[in-house]
Amino acid sequence: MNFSTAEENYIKAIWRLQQSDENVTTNELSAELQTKPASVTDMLKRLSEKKLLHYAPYYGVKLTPEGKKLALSIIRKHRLWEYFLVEKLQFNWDAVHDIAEELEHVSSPELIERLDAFLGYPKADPHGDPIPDSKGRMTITSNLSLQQLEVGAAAVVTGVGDQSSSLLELLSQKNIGIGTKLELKQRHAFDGSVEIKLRNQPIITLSEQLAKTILVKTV
Amino acid sequence: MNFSTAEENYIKAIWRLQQSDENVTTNELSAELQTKPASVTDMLKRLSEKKLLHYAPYYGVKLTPEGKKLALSIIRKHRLWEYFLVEKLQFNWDAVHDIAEELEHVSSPELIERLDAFLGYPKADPHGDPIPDSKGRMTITSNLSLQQLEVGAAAVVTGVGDQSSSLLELLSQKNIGIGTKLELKQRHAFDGSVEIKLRNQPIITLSEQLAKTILVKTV
DNA sequence: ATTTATTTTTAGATTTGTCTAAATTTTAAT
DNA sequence: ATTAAAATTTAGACAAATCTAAAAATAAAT
Repeated sequence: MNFSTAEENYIKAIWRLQQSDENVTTNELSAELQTKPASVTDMLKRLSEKKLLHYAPYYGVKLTPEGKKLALSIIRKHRLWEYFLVEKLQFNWDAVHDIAEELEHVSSPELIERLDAFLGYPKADPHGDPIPDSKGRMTITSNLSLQQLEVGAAAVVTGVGDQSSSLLELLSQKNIGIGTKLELKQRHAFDGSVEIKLRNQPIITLSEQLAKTILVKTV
Repeated sequence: MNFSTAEENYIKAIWRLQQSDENVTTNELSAELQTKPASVTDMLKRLSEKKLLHYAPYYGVKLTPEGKKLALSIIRKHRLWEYFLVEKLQFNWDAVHDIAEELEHVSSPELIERLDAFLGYPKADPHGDPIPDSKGRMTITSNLSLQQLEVGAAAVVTGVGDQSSSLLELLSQKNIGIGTKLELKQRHAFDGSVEIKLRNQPIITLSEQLAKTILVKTV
């Protein structure tokens, strides 16, 4: 079965909303997709006809197994393309989303399998989000602070605990930003400070206080 | 300005037909695009409104400079993606056309510039067709058909006259592809068939019809 | 130079995906 | 338990891209 770009975008949005909220409503989708609620209702009826979701008028929708499978295949494509754009074409991590939004709708399954192999079967995209395998299996990684990360683990920076300018200044001076890949080399018992290694850079030290505010995902 | 996939496909088809035939007609386009003539007329009027071509009812169309520029940018994308698919993802050269037809409509100019650099600024796609540069410039390599080649000459296959799957299948069975070196041993006056020698292979015979569609460059 | 055939265009319909405005249903509040 | 507010659906319209059937223009044939 082949689906349109619009249909795929609805399925993807429903999947995303479903993560935090079992039943996805028309208004939530309307906000997520920047589309009027009336248009959402129309599309939900069509997707329900196509067996991609269960639609109960006035109550909301839930993806069927087929819907979930489709969602994961689109997410797989999106994240593999993001990885390609950053790792091979040297794009900045925050510039790739819109391009991947287009590439994810290219339909050839063989293309994606070969791309995956070419990239060396990466497990996470440049934002640290896990890439589903060809069967739709995906390891759910949750955010943890650098302080909680275990020694030896590799991770990607996904955010920071506060937005103070003094923190942001410090991070930028140390070349740490969203999408930065790092490896935790050592943790000192005495003061909780950590030694981390960034790509192409010498090992640097971060205080426990700083390690607490940096959020990461293992990769 | 941004154009739909359908619009881009019309522009590409007109460009292709314009190469051999100054004025492109509704019926030619109808055949090329597998679309009914009435639909073609509608689209031509729209593309004319958008200044991509000059449309004279009942007489046919011609691309404007903007139309040509758009055509060349799509062809550039198509051929770069084909090169990527063959050189990086190890696709067979005859399997990449349909995938490139989808990829060529992804809109980011930055993506294409980076892809070009990543690939090392290739000058020709896997079919031997030249890749326009970012300004739309393209070196026209003068090809001749195997039929025109003189007996005794050595040559390299640079492309084929059409992209039909029956032709591509036949060529792959005979181990003939882009870059294949051959020597023309003999031409039979009776039916125009030719005997050619490929490296490490016995002499094989090709029909005149096949010899006509195989494009080569002497070496 | 008419007539016939071919090509092209017009007219009207269809599907997809969207919209606005109005009606309906559910939820919240008194 | 009614009423007011919010969410959702229905109804009708529109643009893009296609189609079929009929009309008009051009080209070919006698």
